[in-house]
Amino acid sequence: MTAKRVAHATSQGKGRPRAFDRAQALTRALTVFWRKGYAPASVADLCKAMEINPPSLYAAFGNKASLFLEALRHYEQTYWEAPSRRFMANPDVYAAVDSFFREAAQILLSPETPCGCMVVLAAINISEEEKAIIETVRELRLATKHMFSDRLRQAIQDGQIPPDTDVPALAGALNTLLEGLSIQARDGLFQSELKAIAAHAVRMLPPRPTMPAAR
Amino acid sequence: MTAKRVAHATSQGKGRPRAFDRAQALTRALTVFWRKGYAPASVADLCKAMEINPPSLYAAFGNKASLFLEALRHYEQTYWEAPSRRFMANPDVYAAVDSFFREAAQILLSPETPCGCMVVLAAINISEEEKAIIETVRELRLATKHMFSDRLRQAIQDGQIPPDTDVPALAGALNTLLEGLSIQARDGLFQSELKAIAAHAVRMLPPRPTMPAAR
DNA sequence: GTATTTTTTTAGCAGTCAGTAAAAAAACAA
DNA sequence: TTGTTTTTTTACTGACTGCTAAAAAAATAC
Repeated sequence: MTAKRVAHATSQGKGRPRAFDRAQALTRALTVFWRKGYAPASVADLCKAMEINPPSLYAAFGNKASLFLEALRHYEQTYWEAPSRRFMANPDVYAAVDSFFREAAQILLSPETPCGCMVVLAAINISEEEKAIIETVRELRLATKHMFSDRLRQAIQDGQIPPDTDVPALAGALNTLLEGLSIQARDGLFQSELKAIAAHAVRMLPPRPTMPAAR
Repeated sequence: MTAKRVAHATSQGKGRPRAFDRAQALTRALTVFWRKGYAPASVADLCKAMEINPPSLYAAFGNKASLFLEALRHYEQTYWEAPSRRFMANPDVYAAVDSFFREAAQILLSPETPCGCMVVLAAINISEEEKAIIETVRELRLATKHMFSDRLRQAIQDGQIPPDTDVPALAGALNTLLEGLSIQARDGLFQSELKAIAAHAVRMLPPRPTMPAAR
């Protein structure tokens, strides 16, 4: 019944067992990439935070770029999946936008990593050779815009906003404001300031039809 | 009447004359920094574009950081001074915002450098040691927000928007949208798409009071 | 002309980068 | 025990980074 090392899920077969928790190491790498961005996060920085040596990093994650991409996937799932689902599920488009931007402001200034969105910021000013990373973050940003578009089309179907609404432009504007929030977060705005800005997202929607005054 | 080299303004005194046009070299450095960002623009890249060798660069501009700061000042003056003045001078705040964002979209996708705003993007993900650069771009971004605030307060005085308008938040929102546009520009949006988004800036202002129907 | 000053080119510095070769160590299989 | 497999640690690689020493070149001053 020798316990040995139970560190993680599958106690593998032969060979020396991995001495570190891969998931924990990935989370720590995520934090470094999130705070510093892709390029300034050196392999030495990452190794220090992950408490492993370079060969272990390369054996477990391939290279710096693929470690980043895996951290990025983890980031998306951990922080944005639930808010996105709530956004799409909220039956009132005004409330949906308002809640989503409120939640976003909270994520962008989350106490442990108050440094904006990793998708928006981490791969800016990266070497042009890192095409995989550039394209991946670009597509994730595009996906958010498409999410806005989908929800706005639903709102048209629900009769909440006019059918002649310019959906691509409005979705683009919401996406632009959301991405701009990351720069505000990095510039050191307070949570309260960020939320006051985020509250303006809903104002870009067509005005809610006012009840014709009953008389 | 030997002409020799008239390259630039002041034909200096003693010593071997500079063989390159300092202003032109600065402009070329600006282009490199604008397109690639501060960190990925290597001194070798800059020298190649400026058509000089490193010692000439260091003699004329100090070092990479001060070259960037000088290029940044030149960028501000060249591209943003006039639009900002027009923005402040436009007597109608709605027209002012609309025009400014339209002009901004044009600058961010200007044919020679269609890569967003240098103030917003060039110094993101920079080494934390470059405090002078980080602080300078931060303050330039802040200055734009203050410009929005000033113009909005004027609009209140002019009775164009309600006196209870949350000026800091609205100025922050405009600033956030403006900065977000840079990321859109870098993501490859067309001029038309960028302008359609920019047109939503004015929608964040309090709604223009509708003429009470004369009856 | 010669001396002085400044910029030029050439070559290379020390430091950091991402990534790896080699060997020791720790598990299992027989 | 002995062999096999995989991960560990240690030390290091070549390439690139910002930057500069040294000497040649081109101007003026006398």
